[in-house]
Amino acid sequence: MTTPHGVVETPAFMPVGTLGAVKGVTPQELEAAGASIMLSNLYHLALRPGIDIVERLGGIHAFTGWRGPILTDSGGFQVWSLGGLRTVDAGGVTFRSHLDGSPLRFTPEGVVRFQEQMGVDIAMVLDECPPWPVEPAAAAASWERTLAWAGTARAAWQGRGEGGGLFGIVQGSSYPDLRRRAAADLAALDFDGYAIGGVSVGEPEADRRAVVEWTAPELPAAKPRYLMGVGYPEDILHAVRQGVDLFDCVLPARNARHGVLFTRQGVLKIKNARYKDDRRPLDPECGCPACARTSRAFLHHLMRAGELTAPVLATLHNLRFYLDFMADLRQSIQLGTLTEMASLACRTAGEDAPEGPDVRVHPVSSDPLEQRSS
RNA sequence: GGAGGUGUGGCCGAGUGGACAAUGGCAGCAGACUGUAAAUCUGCCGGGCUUCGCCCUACGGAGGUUCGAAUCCUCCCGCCUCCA
Repeated sequence: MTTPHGVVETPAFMPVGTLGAVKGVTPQELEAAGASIMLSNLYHLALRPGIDIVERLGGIHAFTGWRGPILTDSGGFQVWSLGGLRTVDAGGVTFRSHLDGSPLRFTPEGVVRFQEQMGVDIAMVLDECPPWPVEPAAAAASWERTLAWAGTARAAWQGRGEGGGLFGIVQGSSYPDLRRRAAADLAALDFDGYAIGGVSVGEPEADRRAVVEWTAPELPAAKPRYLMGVGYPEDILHAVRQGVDLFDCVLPARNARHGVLFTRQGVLKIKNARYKDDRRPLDPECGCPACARTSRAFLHHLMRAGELTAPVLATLHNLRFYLDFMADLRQSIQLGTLTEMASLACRTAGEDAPEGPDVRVHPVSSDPLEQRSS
């Protein structure tokens, strides 16, 4: 996928930097972890610091220091997540700021303009992300409105023709006919990419997978297909098999902050007492900075102590895990072995007594030059 | 020596006659988290059992008053403050 700030190999995972940064991680670290594109959020940036500030400071790339492509979510997810703080009408959404209660009006054309002002690589249309479950009639009515907004947004978008562009968002809840119709409706508007929205709002896993199976094949194969807010590695693998190219999810970052690590041995809750004297790296097969020197016991200690370094290390690890996983998926596609790729175990790791290699901190030479050359 | 205060579950700390196995917080043990109002939230946290309930043992110790005591009285022990 080509964007003004670079090419993105797909399928790709976009780490979530809601406020312009992935929590606890510098742009350099994000780059080093292998991220090729970052997601940010219009609603949150509009509230603070304000779009005008971002624009005046040279746009979102200069402001945040992230040099790669940036996709911004429109605020459509906040229609769901801030359900008690907004009203939706035919013309758009009025939020009451979750920070100070002040009103904030989002219209489909305004949202396009905001994202253009910030200079994002990929802008998302304003959509209405309905709750789950929702009645069929309400889901259909909601889709009609989102479709109308999509048309308005499409007309307002002044593409620069350098890649990236404006993505439409399919809704339709858990209703196959509505989902398929929505995909066709949206495809007719000729967006630069298409997203599947309305998932990861509390629906059962089976529903989520069904939605992907109904929707992804209906979206133009030549354009990027993006499954919003998903998910666990298993969900991503499933969706990639359905032809989805882009993902974003707060899970690796949030779970890291909460002490839950993704590893090739399964999910590891590092705060659990069983890890207090576990000398092994977080994931012996991982090449992230945390795994290079941090034992499970040490991260366990840092987490419990509330040390700031703990969520940072955990986030670096989880992001690396996700990004490595995407690299594996891309390789499998090239090799034609995607269908053989097993889903990752989600069981808890570490039931057994510590075994396998301990973390090795290599002795550091006293000669700085030698250190550098090594 | 005199006067006053205080002692509560691992820790801190509420509770001054029944609604008390005892509010909170911390620590501890688990769980959740999916386009981030999340470094957050939830459950458990004296013991036992047939665990939406019952039975033991418990608010420094012993005794007493009372239908009923962490709460009132007496004595004892520990700690704190002030005065000699």
